[in-house]
This record gives sequence, C-alpha cells and structure tokens, in this order.
Amino acid sequence: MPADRGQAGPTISEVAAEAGVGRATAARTLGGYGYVSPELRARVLAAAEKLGYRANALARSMSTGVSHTLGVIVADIGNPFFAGLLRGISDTSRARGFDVIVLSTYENLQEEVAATDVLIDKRVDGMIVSSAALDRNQVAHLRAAMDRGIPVVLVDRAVAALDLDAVVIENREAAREAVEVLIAAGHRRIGFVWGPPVAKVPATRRELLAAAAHNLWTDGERLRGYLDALDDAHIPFDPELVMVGPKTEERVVGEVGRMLALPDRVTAVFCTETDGMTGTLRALRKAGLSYPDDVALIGFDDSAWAAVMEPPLTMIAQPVHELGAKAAQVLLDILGGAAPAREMHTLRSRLIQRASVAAPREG
Amino acid sequence: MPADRGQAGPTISEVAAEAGVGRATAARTLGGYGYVSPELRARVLAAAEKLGYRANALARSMSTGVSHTLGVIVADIGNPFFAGLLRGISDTSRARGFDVIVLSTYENLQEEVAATDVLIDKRVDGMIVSSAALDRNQVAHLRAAMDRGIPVVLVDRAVAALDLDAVVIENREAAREAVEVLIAAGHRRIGFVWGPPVAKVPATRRELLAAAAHNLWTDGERLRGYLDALDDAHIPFDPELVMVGPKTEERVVGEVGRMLALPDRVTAVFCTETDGMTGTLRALRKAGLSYPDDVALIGFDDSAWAAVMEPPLTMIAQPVHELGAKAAQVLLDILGGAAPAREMHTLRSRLIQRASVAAPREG
DNA sequence: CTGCCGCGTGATACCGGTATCAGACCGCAT
DNA sequence: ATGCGGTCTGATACCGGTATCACGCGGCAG
Repeated sequence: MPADRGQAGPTISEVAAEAGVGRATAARTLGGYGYVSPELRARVLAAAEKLGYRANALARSMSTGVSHTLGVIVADIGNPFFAGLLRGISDTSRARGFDVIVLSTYENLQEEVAATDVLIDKRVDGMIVSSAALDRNQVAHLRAAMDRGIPVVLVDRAVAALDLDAVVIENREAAREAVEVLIAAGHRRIGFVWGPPVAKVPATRRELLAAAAHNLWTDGERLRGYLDALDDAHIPFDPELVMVGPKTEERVVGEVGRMLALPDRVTAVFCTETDGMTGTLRALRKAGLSYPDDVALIGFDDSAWAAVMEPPLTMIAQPVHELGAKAAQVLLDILGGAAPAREMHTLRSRLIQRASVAAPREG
Repeated sequence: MPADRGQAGPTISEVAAEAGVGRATAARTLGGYGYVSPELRARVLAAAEKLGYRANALARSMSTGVSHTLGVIVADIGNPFFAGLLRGISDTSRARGFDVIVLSTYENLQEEVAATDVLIDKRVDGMIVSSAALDRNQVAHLRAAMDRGIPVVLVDRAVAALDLDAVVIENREAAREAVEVLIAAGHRRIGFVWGPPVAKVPATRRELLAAAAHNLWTDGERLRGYLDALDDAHIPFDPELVMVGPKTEERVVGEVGRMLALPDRVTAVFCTETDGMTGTLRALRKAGLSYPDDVALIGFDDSAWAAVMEPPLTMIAQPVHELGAKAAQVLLDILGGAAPAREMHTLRSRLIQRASVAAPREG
C-alpha cells in the first residue's frame, strides 16, 4: 500500500497550493536556493508557517544523495568509555548539522558486519567505527562501505590491515609510563590485567606477542608498552603475570586472585580497563590485602569514583570526549571535500597520580 | 545537482537489467512480496549477489511511509544511567528490526525541541523521550509529534501534562524505603541531596512541594518519598537539610559540606543521583569524617564501583536495561498496531544493602 | 514597431524504491 | 478454431523533495 499519510505533515505541494504559487517556487523558498521575489517568498513562508510545514528529510536525501547522518559503530554504548566517545561525536556532528545513528556490536564481528549493512542501507554519509576486526580477513565489510563511497574513520582502535584515518591515543606510551611508575616505586612483580581472547594461554614472550598480533590493536599496543617498561628495567617477563581471555569482572577477580596467591606473588597490578580495576579491587579484598601497601595499583580509564576511593586511585585518563570530537571532525572534513589523510591521529592520555602506588613491602 | 552516484551501490533497475527481467520482477524478488517464478527469482538473486545490491532504505521509506527507525531523546548519553537505558532500547529495537537515532539535550528544553524537529524531519516511526518538560506550557513539541501521527513513549520521567505511556520506576517508594532504612538505624538528621533548579531556596515545606510541582516528575516523587518517611517517623522537616539547585559534583561538595558544618549536623545523607554520591564522599573526606560511623550513606544508581568501595555502599539499583527495553517494547507494540495504553508502566528498583549505614554516634 | 535579452516563475524529469494493474501467454473446454 | 480463465510479468504512477529548463512578460535598443 502507498504511504498512509492520514495525519503526516503537509508536503511542499500543499504549501504551494495554500500560497497560490507553483511547487517549484515553494521549494525554492523553503529550500533556500534559487530566486524568489520578496512578495511570493513572504506568501510561501506564511503558508508554511500556517500549515506547520517541515521538510521531509528522507525525500531530500533521495534527491540530493546526502543524508546528513553519520553512522557510529561501537562495542558497547553502556560502557562509559564509549558513552563518552559518543558524546564527543554527537556534540561536534550536531554542531555541523549532522545526526547520528549508533549501533552496538558487543565485540562481535558478525554484529559489526550487520551494523555496516544497516548503515549502508540507510545511506549514511560516513561512518565512525571502533572495529572488532583483527586482521585482513575481517575487514571486507568496511571495504564494502568505502567502495560505495562512504568514508570511514576508525576510532580508539586502529586496524593495521586498513589504510584509514584513525583517531587513537598513544596506548603504548601510556602503558609504558604507568608501568614505569610502578617500577620506579620499586616493583618487579607487576601483574598485567590484559585480556584479549586467545586460543591458548601464551607461555612465552614470543607466543604472547604473536597473540597480540592477532588481537585488537589497542590491546597489542598496551602489551608492548608493558613489555617496553619491563625491558628497560631489565625485569624478566613472566607469562604468569598476564591475564588473557575475556575481561569480565568475574574473570579478573579469579585471575588477579591467582597472581596474588603465587609463591612469588605480584606486588603491583596494572589494569587496561575499568572493569579490570573493580575486579582487581574485589580480588584484593578477597585475599585480605589492601592497597597501596600490599599491592600498588594503576588502572586505565579514570572516573569520578577513582578519585573518591580511599585511598584514591592512580589512573590513566583518556581524553574520551576529544577522541570522539576529533573522529567526527576528521570525518566531517572528508565529507566537506578534504582528502582523507589516511593517517593515525594520536591524542595524549594523562596519568593522574593519586595514592594507589607505594613502595613494595620489604620482602 | 542530482545525486552523484559515481560509486554508490547498484539500484534495483540495474539488477533487473543484469538479470534480464523487468524492474517490477526484480523488486518483487528482492522486496520479498508478490509472486515470481523460481527461475526468474534465481536469476534476480544471482544478479543482485553479483552486483552487491543493497536496497536503499531511504527510497523504501519514501514509498512505504515507514522508516524502521526510532528516535530517542535523552538528557545525556554520557551519563551511565542513560547509557544503560539506551542499551536496553537499542537491544530490543534491533531485535525487532528497528534502528535508533539518539539525541542528547543536556537538560535544555530548547535542545529538546530542536531534537524533536530533527526526528520529525527524519520521519522516525516513533519516539522515546526522557523529557525535560516541566509543565503544560512546555510540551508543544511533543504534542506536535503526536499530531503528526508519531507515537511518543516517555521514559524515566513522566510528564503530568501529557497523557502518554511512560516507563518509570517507583521513585517515591524507592526514596521512602531508603530513608526508612536510615531512620530505622536511628538517624533523625538526614541530608537529602536533591537538586532541581529552583528560583529561590524554599524555606518551608510548602514552598518545597511547590518547587517540586514545577520540576521534573522524578525529582518530585523522590522528594515526596523522603517526606513520607520523615512524616511516618514524626521527624520534623528541616529545609536546611535539602540541597536544591544544579546537581554538579562541585555543588554537592559544597552543600553537603554545609550540612556537615551545621550545629546540629547531619548524621546521614541520601543522594538522588550518582554524581551526588561521589560529591558527598568528597565532602566527607574534606570534613575529615568517615562512613558509616560519622555519617550513614545511601545513594541512587548502583554501579560496580559502589560495591568495591571500602566499606561498600548501600545503593538503590535501577533496572536500567529493563527500563529501556520496556519503553522500546511499549513503543514497538504501538507501532505494531496496539492501542496506546496511555498509562504508567512502573518497574521496581532494588535497595542493595551493603555497609554504608550504621547507627549514629552517641550524641 | 519589432526583436532581443533577462528576469521571475512554473512544469517537469529525476532519485530508488513499492504497489497497482493491464496484458501476454498458456491450457483447456466448447 | 475460438473463447475463457488463471498465471506470471512488466509498465507505470506514486512517495516528497531537488534541479533543470522552457516560457511569459516587461524593458530597451534598433
């Protein structure tokens, strides 16, 4: 059946009829293009006002081929990190007249592919993607979008197999700095709550690096930063101190508990995610340990809570809003005609030193 | 200029040509309606596959008058509460084939009006709104949407002036229960971190109630719950113990600090929002006080952090995901043809008792 | 007075789908 | 052989905008 426009708003033809002018004249007036004499313009405007006319953006998009809509694909809107990112994206795109369709993938590549299809179908003008794609076999959907002329900008996670603009932070340096702070305080047994899904638990440094290569760029960089700091201090790497596998809070509790029960137990823990920190805190409590004296702590993703903990936590603060804003800006510039730089736009995070790091107990 | 379809995907006509059939036949096959012989169907499918055909959802919407898109208006995507809500909304609407456009208003009514206009223009099929509208003079934009045949469902905040479906929690009872727990523990000087913007600080109970009537429904209900508990216990209401005005963390620190410095100081604090709790915690630290012994604490909006605080915090957990899911479900049912019930759908929150409430010090 | 120019306006062909409907084609009965 | 009914298919008119273009009309030069 054709559209049931029982009560839908008036069309431009109806406005034209009401104003007693041709459709094209009404369109020119309301669309703000071409020339219309002041007199007719006034009549059209009055008619539109009277009828409560609102242009149908769908029809306009059909005609112009531009939807003024951006598609955003993130792992999880419920995650404060992505929520902040989204805020940055929508603030700056709104300011430039673009709206946003958001899709969550929950780290599932299938979902991500489905999401790009939806966005292609809806003819978004561009996409901002925080992709779960790991290697060149998993980027076909993003290539498909680009082949259709839809610019794609990556955010938070670069994808090595794709030569695209990516807005990220200096994960490697950030991780390295955090671990250096721990080392400077005297720690040598430093737990690393990492957690990308891997086939089997890596036993050697080589295996670990190999696992990183098949995982999220962000995770790989953070691992490298951890290793960098260890190497510089000539601290031998111990695979038992890094947690792999899904990073749910429950698993973190178990894994950190394990590291705490080791004969030569961990005296410091570095977490690569918010959930990692809450899980670690629970593991500490369970083990009857406290920070910073029994165990020193540094985590990723600062929040209001981290500052009110007793003692307050030393955290890495990511510029979430800026990350989103920058991604939107890069995309919007491309849509505005700028040639894609196809480069990494790296923003700086900040290590906020509070009171969760102290020297290890005499041992 | 007409659309520059330089590299945009193939159209149904191109698929038809490739398959050597008429446009209508290709449309029937790809659109999944009408009849097509198995043979032609196969040819069309093959052609579509070969060309990488994807239907243009815009064109389809134009023709059918249905966009399969929901508009969501919330105060702030960055707020964990709304982020959770959004997750509930998008999970259930995705499952039913609907996508979501999200707009943040930052509690600004102007922004909210602009947001509804955007959604009307984009011809969303329905809207889920967490409105900042306070009274009957501020709901014209929502009425306008409804007049155009766009169903609206309210979430988190009911609007008295609007006879619409609203999905909310039992704010009054939740607040009452929390305060009752505090009273049962022996507290009589209970601070209330409330915080709706008001013209002048209410000095009497009457003025306070009047202020509540001109504010967010949610805030009003929570105030009533606070008052209910006080009344039942015959505890006189003291306007000095309720914070009004913008509820930024900074202001909470100041206001709670004030209540803590009162000659007959507060021995318990009840916060109506997450930011309220972190602010209160900072005020406590500043005053050199600790909980639960110096001050008992209960807050709204549980989080992973609240559980790992030392001692862990007693909090009210809202069913955020369910709230969003239910709102989407109600809206989708209406879109599916169900008559709007125009009622309040009330979900239950849960008071999670942990260790931030103790009896007041001997005084 | 005629012709040309240019301005302002309205008719109209798109965009890419959906949905109606006419008609081609086939089989079968008369 | 003709007529009739039913299938299956393709032509075509929408949806509501945008953009091109032709045309009417007035002014001015020849």
